Amino acid sequence: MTKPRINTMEELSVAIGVSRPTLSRYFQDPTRVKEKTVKRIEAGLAQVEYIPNFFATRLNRKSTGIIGVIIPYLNDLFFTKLLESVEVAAMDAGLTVITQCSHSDPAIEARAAETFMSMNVDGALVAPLGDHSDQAVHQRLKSRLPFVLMDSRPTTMPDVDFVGTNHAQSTGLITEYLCRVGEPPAFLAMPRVNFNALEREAAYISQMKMLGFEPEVLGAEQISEGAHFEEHGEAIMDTEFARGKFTDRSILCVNDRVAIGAIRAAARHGLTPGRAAKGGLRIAGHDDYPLCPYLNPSLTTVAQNTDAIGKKAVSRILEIIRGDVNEGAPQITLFDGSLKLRESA
Amino acid sequence: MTKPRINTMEELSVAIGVSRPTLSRYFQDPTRVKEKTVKRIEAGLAQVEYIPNFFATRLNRKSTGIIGVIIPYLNDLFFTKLLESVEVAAMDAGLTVITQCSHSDPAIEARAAETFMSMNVDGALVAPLGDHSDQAVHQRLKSRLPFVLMDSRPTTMPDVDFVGTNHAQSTGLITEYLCRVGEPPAFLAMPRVNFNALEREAAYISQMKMLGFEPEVLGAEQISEGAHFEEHGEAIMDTEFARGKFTDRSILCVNDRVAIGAIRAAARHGLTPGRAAKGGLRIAGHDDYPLCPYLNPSLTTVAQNTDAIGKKAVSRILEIIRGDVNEGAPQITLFDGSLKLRESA
DNA sequence: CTCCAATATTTACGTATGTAAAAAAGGGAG
DNA sequence: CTCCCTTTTTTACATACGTAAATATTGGAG
Repeated sequence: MTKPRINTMEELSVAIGVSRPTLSRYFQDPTRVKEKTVKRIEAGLAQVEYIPNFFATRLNRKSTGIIGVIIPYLNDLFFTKLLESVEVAAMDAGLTVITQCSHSDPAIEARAAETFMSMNVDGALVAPLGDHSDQAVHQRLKSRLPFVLMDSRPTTMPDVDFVGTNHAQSTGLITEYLCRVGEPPAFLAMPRVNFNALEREAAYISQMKMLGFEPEVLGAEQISEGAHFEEHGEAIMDTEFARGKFTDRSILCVNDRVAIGAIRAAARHGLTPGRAAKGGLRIAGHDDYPLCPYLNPSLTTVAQNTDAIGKKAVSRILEIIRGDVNEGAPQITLFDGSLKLRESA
Repeated sequence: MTKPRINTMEELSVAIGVSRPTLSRYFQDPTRVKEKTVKRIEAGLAQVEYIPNFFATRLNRKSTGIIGVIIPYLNDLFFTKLLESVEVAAMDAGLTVITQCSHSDPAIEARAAETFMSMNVDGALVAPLGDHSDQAVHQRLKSRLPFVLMDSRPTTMPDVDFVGTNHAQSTGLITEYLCRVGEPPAFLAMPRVNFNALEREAAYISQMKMLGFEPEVLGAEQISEGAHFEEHGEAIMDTEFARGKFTDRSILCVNDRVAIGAIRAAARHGLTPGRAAKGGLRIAGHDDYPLCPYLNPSLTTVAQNTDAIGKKAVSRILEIIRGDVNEGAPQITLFDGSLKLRESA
């Protein structure tokens, strides 16, 4: 039952009577070995248990075939969706993906970057920590290896390739929709600054002005330190609703998780946001968080094209690896958001 | 500004005038080098950019200091919570964590296991794919390295250490609660069998019988192939509610994501589940999915102690690595669930 | 049977570091 | 100043495989 275990390619070569260099070629690309020999090797492999050593194979190759991915949090379905798209695209390209999570900590992010550099990774794909990533670390990554930023674009890294969403378009789109169909919306922000959040806020303000309305931002003050998105949205709107404010208004939330909190606050005050509902309260979000269709009411939002972002990030990394780089201007790819009309607005 | 880059420890040793073996000892454990020498090395390192090669360092060590973790999906906050707990615990223990996701595919899970074996990982922590993991792969993992299963325990792997939730207790607890406070519940299942789901269903049935009630299971038939949890819960309950059935009943869902779908179906039929609500409909879940408090109504459920599970899984792996193993019986650790009373039941 | 081309083997060296043993250097006590 | 112990250096080999060049083998065509 249990096959004899073979630890090195050397042992394997004597066991099945094929030279080690030939085996080496076989494991890297079987087509580089004559078919008859391939058969013999495979027959031999079926008789024993042998796995080439990961470290030894990577140590002396020009290319490790690994790409490193960093995401900022795990407890957010937006990033897991993005990560899924990246992992699938990378797998299709025959790459090994090593994923690290920053856990909201710049020091952990920096360590992950070090790890990637120490592995001579073929490229790094990073969704940064927004405001407080360590810029020096990113600069070193860029100077050492193909490097593409995803999702959030720090203003301090203007010279790095980026793939993300066109927030001016996406936020403009939903702002315009809300204005067209009902009361001009207020914007529910998050205080801990993040570049996407800032871009969305700016896009909201500019769109409102263009349409001739007065922008109004709330939630910029921190209620409880380290609050999660939902908690923040609920706390801010609970306070407002308790004062009798905003109960008949439109509220555009900086993202869906904040909107989930806002909807919850509404429910606690007996309010049901919706374009068809009485009272005039409407709540909308941004991102198309996977649970949006299942909320009560279901959440109207703008979808980010995470799948396109993940695929493009991988294909761009591959381009850079192959040397197809335009020295000079970085490549910035922004995907449009698409409106998801549901019940809440 | 930009420091000279040094690629090998050899170069570094000539650059700062310390022998390579001393540097090697320093990088593995600075306390094994005299303090004065440490200072000299650190002063030297500050002048240059050098990162020890990850592969070379791991190639010839007895211990790689790496543990491999496999989770079945990314798009589920339960697993990301568990993963977070594992990663933090492992980091605290000074281990490097390599995480791979099976993406619901046994072949990908198998490849991840191969990768771990090829890396001579110190140990593997696996949350299996439930029903359709490749047993042979798990057996090889167990025979090769310290191996602990998390979350779901395949009946085919009775001899492997396991850390998870005591579903008899947790499901019994909420079943008893529902029976005590209102109508005895029906059980909303998922058709694609998973060991946890089966255990919960069995626990529900046994608790109902013990309390003298007739168990009733629904949702065991597949409505749409490959449906997600929420979709399934919504589809099943939508059908039932449309027939006028279960509208005044208690429903215990196999997990929170199914419950989210069930609540959504209720809302679409103008029903509001809740212990305080009229009509008698109540919906409860299992797991304490992070969004439970923010649903409308907020979801009554049983929390799994994911933090304890993650920590224990890591500490158990460390025990095995250190050789503190009881040959013979596997160590099975089950944590109790705790009731989370909210609005929905 | 011979020759040629394709393929495989042999040989030798490279990758960046771990590790062990022997030799040398350093520092403090007497 | 010498002896002894600690620390470092020197030396040498190990890890498991990639890679390149020279040599040997194989198989088919003529």
